[in-house]
Amino acid sequence: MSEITKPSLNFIEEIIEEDLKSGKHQGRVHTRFPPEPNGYLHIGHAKAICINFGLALKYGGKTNLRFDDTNPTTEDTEYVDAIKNDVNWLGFQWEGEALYASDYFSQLYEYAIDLIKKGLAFVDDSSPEEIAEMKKNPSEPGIDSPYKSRSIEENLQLFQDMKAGKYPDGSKVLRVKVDMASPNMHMRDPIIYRIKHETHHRTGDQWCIYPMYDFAHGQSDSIEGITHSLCSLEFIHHRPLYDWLIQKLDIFPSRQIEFARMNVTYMITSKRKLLKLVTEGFVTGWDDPRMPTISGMRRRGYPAEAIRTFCDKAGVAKRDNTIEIELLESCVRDVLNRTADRKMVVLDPIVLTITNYPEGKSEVMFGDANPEDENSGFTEMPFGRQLYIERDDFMEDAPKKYFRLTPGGNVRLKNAYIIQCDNCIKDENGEVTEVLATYFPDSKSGEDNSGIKAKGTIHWVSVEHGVPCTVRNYNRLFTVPNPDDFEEEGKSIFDFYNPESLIINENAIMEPALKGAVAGTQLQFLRKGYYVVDADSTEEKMVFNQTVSLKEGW
RNA sequence: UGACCCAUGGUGUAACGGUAGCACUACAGAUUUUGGUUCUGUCUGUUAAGGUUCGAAUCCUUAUGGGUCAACCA
Repeated sequence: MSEITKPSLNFIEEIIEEDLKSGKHQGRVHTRFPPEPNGYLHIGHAKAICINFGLALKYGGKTNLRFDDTNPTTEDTEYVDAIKNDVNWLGFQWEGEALYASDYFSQLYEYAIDLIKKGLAFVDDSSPEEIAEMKKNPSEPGIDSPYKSRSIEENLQLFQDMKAGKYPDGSKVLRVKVDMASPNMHMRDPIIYRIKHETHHRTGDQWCIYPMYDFAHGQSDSIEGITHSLCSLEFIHHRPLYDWLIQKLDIFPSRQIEFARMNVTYMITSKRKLLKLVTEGFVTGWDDPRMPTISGMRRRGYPAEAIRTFCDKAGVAKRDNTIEIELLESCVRDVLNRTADRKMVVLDPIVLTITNYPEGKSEVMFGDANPEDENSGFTEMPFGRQLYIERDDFMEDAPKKYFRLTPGGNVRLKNAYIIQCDNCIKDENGEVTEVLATYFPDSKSGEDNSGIKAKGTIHWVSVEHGVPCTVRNYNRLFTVPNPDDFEEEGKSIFDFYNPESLIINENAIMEPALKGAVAGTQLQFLRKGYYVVDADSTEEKMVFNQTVSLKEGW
């Protein structure tokens, strides 16, 4: 409306706005997300979900969730619930009940009969090999099947017999008569029905013939009144057939629009390869936090909101693209910075003793729960003479730019006192086992009159009160950004598996307030990164997964 | 070697014949009781060659490069 701030539209939005302007479909926008229930959803699906649901939301339309279940041999109900759950978790709700292409099997059968009656479809007895042979190749026109000239009556009878189960799998197919000379292979009398004596996850043994994708998808779109049917670029060659069938059937004209699917560095989306990562034990399961699956990202602690803004920022276009995972991580940090409470956890502990702090004394220190959120309140944590600090927050011989603990140097203990490092104790191997320091009593956080300024600030956990926990840290799953790029060199993605993709701190120490935190709780471990409470946590020992590290400087 | 799709900094995406912008990344600086956040700045771009035009990233042609299509998969 406002010409002043004209937001730039992607090409799909442009098409929709043109349709809206011309009054097409009475200004209705209806999209659909059509997963095949034969695997878990991944980042690529997330993109498709965000586009389809996002567009409907933007233009006051609706989005259907429709399971594309036309192949009983690969599909299973097992995936249906997981897919629904993932869509909901991402923050979207489909229109009405979930739909299934299999809901339309009877209608589709009628459509096929209609085509036969119009002389546009025929039953072919040729073998798969013979059919492939007759189709020839893209640069050479195909030749007609010898069965193409059967009469309408014969085709009708044969097709009914196919449905009745009179023929074995693979013995006959129903094809449409389009154009065997077309340079588009999908137009060379494509198969629209095949025989499969197989139990379907929803229709059971009711059918032994099943429609092909090309005779199910577009027709389902049409039946549902889908106005804009969005799919990935690889389906572009199917569009002429999509339109041809709708026209010949004279049904609601849904429009297919193709966009480039999104690739992300260090992530793969091949169903086969993902499965292999799981079965070969490279990861612990489909929801391993290193997996690019929606369930994996959820367990990793990525907020749904961050995934949505990521898909939005990645944009929509028709050129091949690979988004850097850093953009995703940036979106994740952006959300978590505002929402995650800060906690102190020492991942690799070493003892710090404050020699001038009274033995047996203990105080409670206060700090902002989240300095970026004024409504977050504050947290409190017990302080004492002995604290755990990170091993790498002490350095005996430190470079100039190192401003943490080093003999003679000062550092602020976050939310507590400034201390001066005096010395350290080493074992027989020269390993530092304890750091000794003195504190400045008048430097307490919030009431600092010391006038001392500390170079850096470090986090800590009281030895007396700290609780052991497990912290799982994650690095990139692969050692190269695009492991798929090396297939021509004979290398597989597994050659680039990063053995350090999971690093576990079994002896981390957390502040006591973390006890009993609920799985899924997102936190910032001060100076370390964002972490989420994992469902593996027990009464005895909490388990945290690293979501993403903090950006690291120096 | 048939047809189709695509080509803007390192990555992604705008500019719809009229100043090549934004985000992420990288780097530098300021602020900071998180080496986080925030703020400021810097680097890097229209695949090429012709043509149309007062003017081209944008329109036309050709070339080059990348991708897709020949499953009874979706």
